[in-house]
Amino acid sequence: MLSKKTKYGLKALAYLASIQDRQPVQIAQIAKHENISQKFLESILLTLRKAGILGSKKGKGGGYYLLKQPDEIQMTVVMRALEGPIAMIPCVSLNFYEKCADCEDENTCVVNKLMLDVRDSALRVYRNTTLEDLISRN
Amino acid sequence: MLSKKTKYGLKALAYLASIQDRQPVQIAQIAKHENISQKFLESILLTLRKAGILGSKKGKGGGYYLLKQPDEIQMTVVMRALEGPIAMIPCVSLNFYEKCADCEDENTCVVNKLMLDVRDSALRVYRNTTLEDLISRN
DNA sequence: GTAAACTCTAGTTAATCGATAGGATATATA
DNA sequence: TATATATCCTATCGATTAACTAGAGTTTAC
Repeated sequence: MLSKKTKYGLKALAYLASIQDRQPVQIAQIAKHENISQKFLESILLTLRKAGILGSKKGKGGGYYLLKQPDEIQMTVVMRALEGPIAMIPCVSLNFYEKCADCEDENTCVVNKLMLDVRDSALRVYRNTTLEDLISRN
Repeated sequence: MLSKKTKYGLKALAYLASIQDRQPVQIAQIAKHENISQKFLESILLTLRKAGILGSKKGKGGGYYLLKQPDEIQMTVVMRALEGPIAMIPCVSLNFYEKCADCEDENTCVVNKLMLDVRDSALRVYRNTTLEDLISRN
């Protein structure tokens, strides 16, 4: 299941991308427009900032803004920041690899095989999709 | 994340498929061979039986066995039985569709768009993979 | 210096996962 | 028909995680 964190994060990013100028947008405004709990969104935007996707400005007139153009923001980066590993199991994860405790040989593991294919297929989608794609295509 | 239920279920199915004759195999034997808690495996095999993937026989000489040939068992069926929906979000699920409570229009929802692509890519993999594929290719 | 905004830590509640327990039921076979 | 064997089924439990929520701290524009 996709977490609400990721869902809300994607919506927030899309909203920021849809705004013409790159002026900071306040959390409250995003939360209101996307119908998201403000406090929850706060922590999500913080995650995106720490991942280098968003910039922020404190104080009056402050808020969050995209650090790159929407067409330069890949879904791989966004999904890893919000949802974590793209792979469904750590033993086939590129960025979060971990050996299975109960698996002797990955090369003969049927779960490994299948999940590797699934990961590759998801990765292909995320690599070929930018934030710009999300807001432009109808 | 892939649940252990699915992981163990896949391993158990692969083990059953690797056995030449279609004689019933006892839970205890599968559990031992695949290093899985027997009681937990019990509930998993029950799920697979209720999904029409496995047959069972009670009493002495009983156990579980595949109802079809391994090359006739699609991963779509197995994954839906064990893991549930293939889609990461109900609004793009074929078999478990649900409207998002917080989403006015699916056609303009950026999350919907992205998750639809991801679902399609996963579905392509599962549809093209049978139990036979899992145990045969190295 | 004050109000406006983000920053950060910590807590709460509910649901789910992984596993376990134990009795009920069905069946092969002696 | 008695008995051992094996699945069937329901209930429970501890640990973890998701989805918020609270509140004090920090920075900045004016």
